[in-house]
Amino acid sequence: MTHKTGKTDRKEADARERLIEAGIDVFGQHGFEGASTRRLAAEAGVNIAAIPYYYGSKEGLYKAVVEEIVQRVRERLAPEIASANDLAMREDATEGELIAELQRLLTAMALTIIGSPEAKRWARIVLQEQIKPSEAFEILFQGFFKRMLGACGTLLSRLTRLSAESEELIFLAQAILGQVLIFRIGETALLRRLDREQLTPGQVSKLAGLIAVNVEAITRNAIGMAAGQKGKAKP
Amino acid sequence: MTHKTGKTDRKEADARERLIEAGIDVFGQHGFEGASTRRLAAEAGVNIAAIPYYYGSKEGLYKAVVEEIVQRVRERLAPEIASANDLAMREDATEGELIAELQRLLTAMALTIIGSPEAKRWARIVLQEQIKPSEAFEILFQGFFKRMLGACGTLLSRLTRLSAESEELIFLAQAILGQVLIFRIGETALLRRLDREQLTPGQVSKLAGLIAVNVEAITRNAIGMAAGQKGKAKP
DNA sequence: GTCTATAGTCGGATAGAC
DNA sequence: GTCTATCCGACTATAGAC
Repeated sequence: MTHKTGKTDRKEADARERLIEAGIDVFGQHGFEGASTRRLAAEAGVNIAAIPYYYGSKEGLYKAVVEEIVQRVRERLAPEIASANDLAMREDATEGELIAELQRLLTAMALTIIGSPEAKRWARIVLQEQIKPSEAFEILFQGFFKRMLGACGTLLSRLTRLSAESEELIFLAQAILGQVLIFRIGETALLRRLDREQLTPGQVSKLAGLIAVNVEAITRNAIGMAAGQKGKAKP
Repeated sequence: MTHKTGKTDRKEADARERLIEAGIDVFGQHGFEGASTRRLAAEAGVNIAAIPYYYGSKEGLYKAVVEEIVQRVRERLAPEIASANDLAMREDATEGELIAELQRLLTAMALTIIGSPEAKRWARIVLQEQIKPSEAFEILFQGFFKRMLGACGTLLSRLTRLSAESEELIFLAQAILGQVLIFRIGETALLRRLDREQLTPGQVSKLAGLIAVNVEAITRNAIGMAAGQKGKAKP
């Protein structure tokens, strides 16, 4: 193993950290195959040989980048997810409270995922894993999608009285989570439609508001359908 | 083992056509940079030199592939889009008719985009252009997103009496179109959640039904909000 | 029109200097 | 720990045979 002094520790951490930051951008913009170690090293301001040295290989760096993204998203959304799961467990939670919690959860996601410039960088890699899952997909699923779908799912399960494992509920949770994600994924098309370069903070909060409203509409409709067993939307 | 693809005999097919088919898959799975001319040629069953010969360069082939995808999607959805635009122009169209038309449009998209295995191949390239738009993005926007957002937009504009160019309406159209797209984009995560390899036809039609129901819920809610100027979902 | 051969460049990874 | 130098395979594109 390497012999570390305080100074070299700091330097090593610096080089590793810079490679991760560069990896988020370079892997995100060019894909795993399209990202060259030369470009990764140049962007990070380190030597090419630092990649195999610190991460074993280009693939090792990629996996470390994906793990870092998962950790950062989890940090941001952990409180909201915990709060949602807590409320869903409380027996005395009312419908209004559960819906409000669902809205808070999705609004938090919206502001984090749509509003943050960092999230834009992360999203490129997350999306690439949807297009063509690699070994790193499981890291994203366990650390990210499973938790977010789970939190939406438990709230929706309480509201609709459908099993959290039922196909209907899984589909519904995906539809609702999708309301948030689509604005991150489709930002390029949305901006092109708006003829703008980037979303203003005002537009982001408008979108978060629209998401909250739509989530409530979808959820109330689903509650009505589950209760009434009717195949139509509430009139 | 015979290499019969089920479509056409490879030997009868034109080299250009085979390169396009291979391009849809290879560019889709590896990205523009990750797709090598060697692999493209091997997949197409043609010589490497055929790429610069027929399409000038790897980039020329890529643009031709994107144009082909746009054309195929347009072929499939043109009748529904035309029908939606026609109804939106009719002065005597009722709210019920307009909503039903919106549902038909989105159900058609859902079945085309989610259900078709071909659409899965196309979607990879469309998504890559969202992640990192190239010169080909404009082809997709003009041929695909603009038309789909436009058709949803004209119907929604009639229903909510919001201007088709207003920010509110553009956001709403994106949210509604997103209900369809998210199930194509998030298929990998959805399948992982369901612990399945692929969606059954039954699941696809269930999803199409859910989308129709959600679209009606969102739309009726938006109509209510636009009419009442209230900031809350319909109780 | 389709092939082989090859030019010229760039890719990831390593060895060994310091 | 970080660097330079280098290996060698893979890359795109072209030239020219047939």
